[in-house]
Amino acid sequence: MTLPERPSEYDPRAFPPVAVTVDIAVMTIRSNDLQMLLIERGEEPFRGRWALPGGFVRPDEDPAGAAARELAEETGVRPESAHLEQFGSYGDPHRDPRMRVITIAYWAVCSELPTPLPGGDAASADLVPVSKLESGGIRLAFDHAKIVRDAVECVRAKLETTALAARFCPREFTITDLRRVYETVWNTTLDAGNFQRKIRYNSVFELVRPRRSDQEAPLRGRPASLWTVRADADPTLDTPFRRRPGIADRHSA
Amino acid sequence: MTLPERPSEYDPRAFPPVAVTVDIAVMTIRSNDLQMLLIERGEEPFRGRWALPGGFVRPDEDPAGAAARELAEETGVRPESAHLEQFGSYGDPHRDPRMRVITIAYWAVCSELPTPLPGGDAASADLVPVSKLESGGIRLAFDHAKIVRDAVECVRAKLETTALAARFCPREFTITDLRRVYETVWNTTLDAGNFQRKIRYNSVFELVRPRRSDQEAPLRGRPASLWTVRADADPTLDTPFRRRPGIADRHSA
DNA sequence: AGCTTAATTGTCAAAGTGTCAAGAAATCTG
DNA sequence: CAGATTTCTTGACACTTTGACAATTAAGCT
Repeated sequence: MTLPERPSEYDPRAFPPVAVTVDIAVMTIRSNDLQMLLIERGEEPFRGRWALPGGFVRPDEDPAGAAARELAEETGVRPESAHLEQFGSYGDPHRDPRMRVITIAYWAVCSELPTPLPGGDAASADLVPVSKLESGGIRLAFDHAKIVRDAVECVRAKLETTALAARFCPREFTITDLRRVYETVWNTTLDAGNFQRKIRYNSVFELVRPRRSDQEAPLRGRPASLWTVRADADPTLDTPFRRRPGIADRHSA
Repeated sequence: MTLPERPSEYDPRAFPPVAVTVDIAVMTIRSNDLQMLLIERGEEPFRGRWALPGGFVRPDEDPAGAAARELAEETGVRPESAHLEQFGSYGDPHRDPRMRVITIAYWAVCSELPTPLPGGDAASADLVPVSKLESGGIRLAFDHAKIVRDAVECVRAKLETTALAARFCPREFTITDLRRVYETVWNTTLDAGNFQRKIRYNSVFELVRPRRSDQEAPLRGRPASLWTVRADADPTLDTPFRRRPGIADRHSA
């Protein structure tokens, strides 16, 4: 049940105030690197530290709605162009020194991040490589280091079983684009031929044009075909990809 | 960030009161069926309906701590004998007609459920087959139908990649015990020989005694060996089990 | 035209899985 | 007690999936 039945129980209105917020770990791939959007705090506590974008869940608002709103407000990402998903709540009584704050955490993936707007209530906003966050090179505010770790793991895991990787790419993409997403997010290397085979036989993906004609970059080599995801949401792959430990590591080489 | 920096933002203390609760979907296998512990509400709203056990997160308490406490208080399950895991938050503004309540949802799996104690603030507590919940045969309070659906899916999914199934069994179990867990939770049938092979070659499991000597039930047939899980937590299986759609269905036959 | 590059296709062995049958070790029945 | 029955366990074999890697294709470049 949700509220106490008997008068002997706690009266919720007598509780010390609790604030409920959402925090969003927005990820994209930039310069061949998995990056996360962070905001530099302009006020105490943790002034000058980096933190996840987020904000209050308003009284008439659903947490998912709050996350979509904050995503738009603080990052300029249109909610329909990103994949947004809740992955957990963080409620340590002292995670915010000012008062009790329960935060509901979301991760988001998008392909085009409008260069961060330093507006809002943040001193500045920027994309930070996840590798730098994982190596502990950047100290985050509150318990955001843990939230970030959990968010990254969620995304990595979801690549195994769904077509989420396509959310890092434009609507139409080449199989190599998709492979680079896996290689970047998992920090590994995958055999191009095997990857090709797996995508081609996966009913989730669909060939759009047998040969790319739009020349966005100075192309070399045989031009690639363009593919797209059949359905809209991130559908389950016919056969999952498996992360295997210690295949290759581009950063440790 | 978590609290507003600028005075123009909301003042959290001015917010309408919000209550934060935990709800727990405790599952076990009983009479060859996946069952969930529910409580019959004794008060309005939703008097007489079934609901998940749960309660308030206290001011000095971590949500995970609150879940463990409620699990012990309301179900008599010692937290260390169960697997307890958060899987989401539910915060629709009107999910509770009395006031704004955000609930953090946990699922739990245990092997021995001390026959439900109708104490606490519930009219009565009982184990209900999940199949009955899924067929819509029982109307639940609040948005608990959705929470239950999500919890069951979490457990089903986690069986694929981890040794969670062992949490439905006593510390030492036979491979057939384990197979029955999969068959019950997934509502399917699995080939006994195949299953045997997979467990035997999985480094997560360990043979305890080549032949069972404790006779708890009137045994027939060749006695089975006893196995256990090597580590404590629910470790990742070497090779995952895969749920395949429509292999067999014991309930539709 | 020949070299370089990158996408795509093909080959082959190893690993994993599904089906099904046979063997082993108990209890049960007459 | 012998044989039937039951259940756990092992084995055989075909088929599928995967990993490694070679070969082919289709461009651009000089």
